[in-house]
Amino acid sequence: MQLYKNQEIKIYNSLSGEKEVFKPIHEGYVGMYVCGPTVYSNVHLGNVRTFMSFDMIYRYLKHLGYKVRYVRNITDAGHLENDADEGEDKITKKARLEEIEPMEVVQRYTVDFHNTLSAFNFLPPSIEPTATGHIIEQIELIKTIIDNGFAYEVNGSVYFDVLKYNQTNNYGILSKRKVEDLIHNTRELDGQSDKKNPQDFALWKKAEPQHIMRWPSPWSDGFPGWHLECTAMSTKYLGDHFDIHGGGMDLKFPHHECEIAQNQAAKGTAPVNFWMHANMLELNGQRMSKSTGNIINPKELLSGDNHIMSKAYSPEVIRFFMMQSSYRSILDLTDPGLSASEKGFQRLLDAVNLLENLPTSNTSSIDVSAWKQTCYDAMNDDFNTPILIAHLFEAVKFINQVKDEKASLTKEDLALLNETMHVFIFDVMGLKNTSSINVAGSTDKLSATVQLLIKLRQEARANKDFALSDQIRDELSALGIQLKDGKDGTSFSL
RNA sequence: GGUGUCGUGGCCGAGUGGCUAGGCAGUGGUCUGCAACACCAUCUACAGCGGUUCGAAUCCGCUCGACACCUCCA
Repeated sequence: MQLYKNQEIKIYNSLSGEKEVFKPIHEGYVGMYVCGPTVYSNVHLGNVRTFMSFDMIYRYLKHLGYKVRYVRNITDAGHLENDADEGEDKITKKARLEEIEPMEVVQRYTVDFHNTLSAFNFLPPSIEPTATGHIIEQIELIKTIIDNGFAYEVNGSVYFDVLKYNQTNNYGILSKRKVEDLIHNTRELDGQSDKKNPQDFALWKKAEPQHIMRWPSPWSDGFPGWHLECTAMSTKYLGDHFDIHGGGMDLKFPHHECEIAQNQAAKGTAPVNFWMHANMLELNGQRMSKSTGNIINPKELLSGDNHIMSKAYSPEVIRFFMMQSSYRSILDLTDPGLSASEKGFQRLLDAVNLLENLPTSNTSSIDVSAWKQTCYDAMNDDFNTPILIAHLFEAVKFINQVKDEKASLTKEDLALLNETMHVFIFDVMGLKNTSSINVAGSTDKLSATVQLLIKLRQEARANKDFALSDQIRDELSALGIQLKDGKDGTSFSL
């Protein structure tokens, strides 16, 4: 197989439980589907982490030169309150509570979702399909599954026959569950269910009279089951069999298990080569939960308007914090953790900002090409961003040594170092340089004003008028401008 | 109860048989009018018990603990 930028990637496949060499189905092209949000409330911070992991993966694959079609759906119908297939659709319920149209709920929270992701510098996916835009495809899919004998209709609703399916297929192939165990451990339903067996899941639900979101179908006026939309939309845009399917760990069962079953039942093929699952985000060591109040939403975290963190954190710092752990690990969001990342990220950026004006010489005291490859090796090993960051800090140390003339770089190696740092920090991890405006010699008015004050303070210091020099320093500090006295004069940063 | 993941230094967080991960904090130093910032150096841990091995944080067993899903939450 052709390697892009000569890099061979290994990806942890939830299906096999092992890291496997990634080989796309079609040379040079990658199809990736990630389960998007159900837009019935403001986007959850944990959801941001999941999508950020796949944003980083998307960015890296693109950087390597793959043509990636990245599909991330919007669930705007069909997500019931629970997986026993009882109760209301989440969006319908919210619409009823707020006394607005379901589509107003969808619109409001879709906008919120996009605004939040955009604040975190996400790349938009290639296609962002909605469930309501693919009702016809879902109905056709149900017809096929019925024709193939794996679904049955009762009272206008259609259910997937898990036991029947399991006779010739493996329901549990992804989640490693056994159907027999599921039978023994499924809680008793109220007895009102139309299902043959409790582990069967809905493909189509007949709408109750008060249910506003409804579409005609051969079985009833109703709405599609939640699991179905992802199968319909992923196969429509990526084919019956595609490369990568991602989502949060909590979707592994039943959602993704059901997707596999639906695809297998309808198309006779497994839908996906690589299943990837991003792990959960905790807050202060505990699961985020609305009921216990241990929760913080992205807006509150960014604004500092909350009772959990000591201050506001920028999107870049939060992103850097998340990149410092592996997407497969549980990550604990804490104030000291974010604070540590804020300082570390600043140190990284300070070194990057030194790169422009670093002195060069005839020889290099490190092998920049070899170092660059260690960065790729980290990413190639299941997108190990914490290791990548460790290598970037090796470069930070080296950059500082070059600045202090304790190490040297050729002009070519400096260019390579500069390019590599930018590729991984900004292109791959999607961070932004928030402190590039602090460069002395910039010509804007603020800079000129501060330079004037620095000059006045310098004169005061020369006259040993430390009261005045400290006053200038303290008052600028109160305005958020920090002066830095160094060997070669004073610089400042915001 | 079932299934699965995991327990790493003051904190966060990589690492799957031998080779200093990294960041933050702390400590020492350089710099400074004093500081701050910055930089340099330093701090060597793998839940407990037993086993396999020349060698285990890494493999196996047991115990304890945490978390996730099965039941609303990505």
